Amino acid sequence: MTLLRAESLSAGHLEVWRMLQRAQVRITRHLEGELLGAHDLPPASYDVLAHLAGAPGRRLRMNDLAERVLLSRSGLTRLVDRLQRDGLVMREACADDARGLYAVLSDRGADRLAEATPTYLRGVGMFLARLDEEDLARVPALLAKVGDLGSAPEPAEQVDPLAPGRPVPGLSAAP
Amino acid sequence: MTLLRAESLSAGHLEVWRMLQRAQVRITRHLEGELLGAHDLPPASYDVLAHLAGAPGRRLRMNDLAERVLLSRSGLTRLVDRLQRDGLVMREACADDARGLYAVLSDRGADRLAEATPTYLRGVGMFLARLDEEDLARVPALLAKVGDLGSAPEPAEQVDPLAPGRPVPGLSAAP
DNA sequence: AGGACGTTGTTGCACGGACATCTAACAGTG
DNA sequence: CACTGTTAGATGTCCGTGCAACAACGTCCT
Repeated sequence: MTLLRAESLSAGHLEVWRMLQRAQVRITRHLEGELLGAHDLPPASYDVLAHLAGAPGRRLRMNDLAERVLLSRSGLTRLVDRLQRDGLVMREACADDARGLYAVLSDRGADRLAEATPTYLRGVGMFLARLDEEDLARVPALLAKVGDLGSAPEPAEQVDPLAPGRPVPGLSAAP
Repeated sequence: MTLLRAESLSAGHLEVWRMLQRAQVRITRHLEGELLGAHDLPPASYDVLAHLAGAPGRRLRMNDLAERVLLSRSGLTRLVDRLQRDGLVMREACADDARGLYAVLSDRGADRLAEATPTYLRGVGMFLARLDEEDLARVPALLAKVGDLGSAPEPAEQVDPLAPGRPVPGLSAAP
């Protein structure tokens, strides 16, 4: 019995997954340090401000915003609470839907965003600058394959879970 | 004045960063649901068990382990507390270093890992199966560029932070 | 020996996020 | 119109994580 049974899930896939985690965590950590240190602004807050700034009328429905910044609705509620407390955003009622709320970027919020953006870009660039033009052409297509659909193409054939004494799938062994 | 001043940090880089975040979050969320639902095992715990299983003697120093599973030492301390409470790992003193501790995979831990591994692989595969052989050959090199070194190749030239009324760098605009 | 300094692992603390639950407001039905 | 179901946000509560501080040990130097 082979360790890997089909092409559907090779060691390569797991390798990619591990690297993806590492990359994301490292960039996030670095970015958090920089943003927090230089502007007292957590990355999640930056994301909110940035998305608002990019939205028409500098406003977004809470629900929309939550989806875009990859946060639960409750999580966004608290986050916007903080941002509102600091005067970076405000909440405004929605005309056509009485239960709807807009999170609106304030002028102070826009200023803070403008201040922090160079730091943000520098932080991201520190890692991603190594990608050349050619890479930039390829990667989005790849990541789109990975991140866009959670639906199963096929049930993905199994792998022999643990051969005794053998390294576990999903890991580079330490021999 | 152009929006992007140098090639060092283009909109493409930010696009990649966004997609990287999305991919990682989506996979993680899905995986967490599956692992938790089917085996009552958080992803972080799975990671620890898997790394231990792949290590010689099924054991790893706490510090080593923390680095590998991308956790702070304190975070790992608590996590191993839980795993030990559930009998999945045990702590053993280190012979040659009196302050060292090994986290050791127990038999129960190995069993749980074996049970959960198919779920884990299926969960990852559900997203990554879309990558073909050719992709698998390319991606690791790309992610290595991104995730391996946090040191700056160069200070990464700046970007014009915010043109008024324009979408913020780092975002796909909503026109 | 004996200190200065770094390392290893644990703890107090606070923060941030998710889940479940709640209320208010829509939308559709009889 | 009441009746049912769904959606938008806000809260109570719990849990996991990181940071700073700490104790114990190791290392190196003089």
